[in-house]
Amino acid sequence: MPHTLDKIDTQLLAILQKNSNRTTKSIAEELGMSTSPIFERIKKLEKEGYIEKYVAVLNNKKIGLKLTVFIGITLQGHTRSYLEKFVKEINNFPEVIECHRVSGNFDYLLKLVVEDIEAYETFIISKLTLLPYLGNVQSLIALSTSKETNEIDLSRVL
Amino acid sequence: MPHTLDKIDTQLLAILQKNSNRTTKSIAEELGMSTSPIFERIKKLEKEGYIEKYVAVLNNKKIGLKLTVFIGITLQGHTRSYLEKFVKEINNFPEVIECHRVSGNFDYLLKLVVEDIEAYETFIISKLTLLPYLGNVQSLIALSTSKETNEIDLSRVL
DNA sequence: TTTAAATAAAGAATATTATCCTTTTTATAG
DNA sequence: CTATAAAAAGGATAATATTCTTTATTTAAA
Repeated sequence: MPHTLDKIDTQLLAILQKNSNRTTKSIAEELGMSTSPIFERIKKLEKEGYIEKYVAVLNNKKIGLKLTVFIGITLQGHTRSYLEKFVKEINNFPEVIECHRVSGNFDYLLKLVVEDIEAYETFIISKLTLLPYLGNVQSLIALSTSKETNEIDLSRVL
Repeated sequence: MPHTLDKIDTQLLAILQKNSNRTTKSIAEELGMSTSPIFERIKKLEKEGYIEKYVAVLNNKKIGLKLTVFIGITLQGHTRSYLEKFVKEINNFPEVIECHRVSGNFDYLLKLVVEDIEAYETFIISKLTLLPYLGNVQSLIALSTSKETNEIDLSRVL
């Protein structure tokens, strides 16, 4: 049964979203509790699926991936089997970190992280445009990014 | 001085990107080393900024945020001071998790995570369209998402 | 080659933490 | 009020992170 989140749970999620390496002790102190209930609540949040995983966030630029690009795509044919194949291919490209089927002026929106403009062009020419039934393709190249986070503001949810 | 990453460093980043809660012991075993060099390498990767932070990834749907939307925006006026104000306002909206200045058919591309269509409309009507000098606004609503990750494929970098 | 210096790994010791268990408190329903 | 269930506290223990010292490996100079 889906257990509802109380204020402490929400605070825990907010804290762990920012920094998942905090010790239960330090969190317990911040919330004015002892470590055991904090520990147990976190385990429950994990088990019930509110927390999916814990990951290290890397600095893409430092790793040599300096360019983010969004690509809107329309397809010419829309058979189900083709769509599935298309998505499968797209998802296998390591440059693609997001692939959304969308409504609006495109069928798909991709988010890519690549080394530079050259790598972007290589992707377009030697990967994307090789896919059949490709219609309109429109790229938006990120010139600068003022916000980019996974962190969800929980104050509006609970 | 910028230290280059060797194969072990790359493997460490790949591992921690997937799961940052692995113990150094378990990683050491996987890589056939003892714990101390693993520990020290991770600390170095943190200190040198390859690893920015460790975070918990939440299940947005479970939290009640079921809709992802991308919004392309063009502005009518482009004075520097206005752009700055615009970006500042946009970034303060909790719905907005990404804001990119882009080249192409739009000036800005936003990524939003909201409860549902209603919350999306509320955002448009009572937040976005209140900003002055707004030109064209085009939304792409995610119908389904086949890939959405932060995980970078490191095999192509080093 | 040989040797010295620097770098990385191994191994062991210690301090912290996570984790578990029991007791106490708090909240709730009858 | 009392009985029951749920949550928190507190303490004990096992596991882990972290530090330090020693050993091995690599690198560069002689």
